[in-house]
Amino acid sequence: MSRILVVDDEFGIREIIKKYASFEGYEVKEAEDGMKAIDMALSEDFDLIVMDVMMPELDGFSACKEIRKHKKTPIIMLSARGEEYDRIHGFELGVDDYVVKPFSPRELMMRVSAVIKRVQGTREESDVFSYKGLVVDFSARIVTIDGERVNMTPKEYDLFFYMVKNRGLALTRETLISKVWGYDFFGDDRTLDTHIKLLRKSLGEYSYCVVTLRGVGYRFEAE
Amino acid sequence: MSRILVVDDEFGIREIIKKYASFEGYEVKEAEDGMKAIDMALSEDFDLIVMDVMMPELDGFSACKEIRKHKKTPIIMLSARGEEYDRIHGFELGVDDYVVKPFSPRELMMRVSAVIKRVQGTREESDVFSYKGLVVDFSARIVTIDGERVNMTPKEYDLFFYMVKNRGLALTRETLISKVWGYDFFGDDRTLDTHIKLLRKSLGEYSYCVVTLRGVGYRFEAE
DNA sequence: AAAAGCTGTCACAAAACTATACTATTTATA
DNA sequence: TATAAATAGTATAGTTTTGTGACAGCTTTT
Repeated sequence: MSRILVVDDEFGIREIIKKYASFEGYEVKEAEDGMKAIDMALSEDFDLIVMDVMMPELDGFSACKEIRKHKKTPIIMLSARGEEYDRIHGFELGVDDYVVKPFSPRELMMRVSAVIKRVQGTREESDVFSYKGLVVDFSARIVTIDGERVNMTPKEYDLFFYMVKNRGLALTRETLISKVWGYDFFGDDRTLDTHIKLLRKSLGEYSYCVVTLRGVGYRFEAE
Repeated sequence: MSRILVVDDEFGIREIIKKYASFEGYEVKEAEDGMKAIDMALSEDFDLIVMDVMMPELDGFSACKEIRKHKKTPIIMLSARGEEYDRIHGFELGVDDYVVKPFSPRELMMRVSAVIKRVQGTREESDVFSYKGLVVDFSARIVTIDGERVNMTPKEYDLFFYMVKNRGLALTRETLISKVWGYDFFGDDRTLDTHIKLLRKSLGEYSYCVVTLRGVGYRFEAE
């Protein structure tokens, strides 16, 4: 279940938010000022922070700015009507939503669940494949073997990524050519072989994962 | 493999999404405006729709709303930066994810695969036949006996796969020759015998599954 | 502009595969 | 059981397919 950090200097406000939030099933922790909020936000992992703008010691904006330097935990700001409206509305701080005080707890809860749902839905899943010491990071376009970066040429990446993404499948020469080079490629028949050769060289000890399917094509096999 | 409908009025955007998506193995269809999108989304079954918000004729939201009346095909919306309102509005419509323009194709692909994976629950249909310890994986082009990989030559694979796919049926010599070797093969009559022999050898303890139909041909029999 | 790097093509070498010829065995039938 | 027909087994030469190094035309970097 999601964890929420509630930051407000007024005990009563924290209590009411806590009451509603835990009723919704969230795990709630509290902080009474900006400094404590920063400490907790950075030392623990919250799914959402609900923070008041007006607080003694360190205000909500400054705390938000500081937290954002290190983490991108979603933040909902609470503020009095008209107060710093532009700053919040400009979203220059990267605030995910804001609620005007006095607020209805019910409305706040709706915003909370909306933000959490949105963030979790769009959370970037790491797009990585690994097998033994071989790690393929598709999104970063990085291949490492036993922690060592493997340098590949663009074509090698394209060919390799396609094969890894379709690992375990028999890929015909035609498929590989048309997917990696494009269906309008009518070059030499041996081009694929040459690149397979280069790829195997780059893969070093893992070259055996690129299996030749005589008369058909190739298959990437890991485990 | 999954089918995707890409909806955007800009040809260039459609092309780049199409390129990346087909590289990932998706089958991609295109629509250039909201009306066409609705037509296609309702008449065909897509696994995912990627749709721009801003389009002439009929915008993405309206199209989304209309499609959702009839189908729950997952939808990823594309829209220009800063349209926070659109973002929330989009989620209220039951949009599955949201990507800000200009987007990196790589990021979009990650979202696409995340949504599809989430919706389908990573169900992977494998094209496999098995009988006792004999496993034939057609898509990987792998045959195993009691967990051990069996190495076959191309002709053996072709012949064996054809027989397994038509298991239980009497296959005449003529049928086998023409299906496996091609209609234009007029070689020696004994060629088939020889390959049957090699195949039986490869099948080891399961060689009895290849039954001789004297005067007719052969039949693959498994249980 | 020079240097370095990437791609596609080619020729040749190496490996793997296949068709065929030939012999042996099995099966059907008289 | 003898005989012919059909299928099984074996060896191998010739063919097909793949691996590899060299290289030239391009592109990107420096």
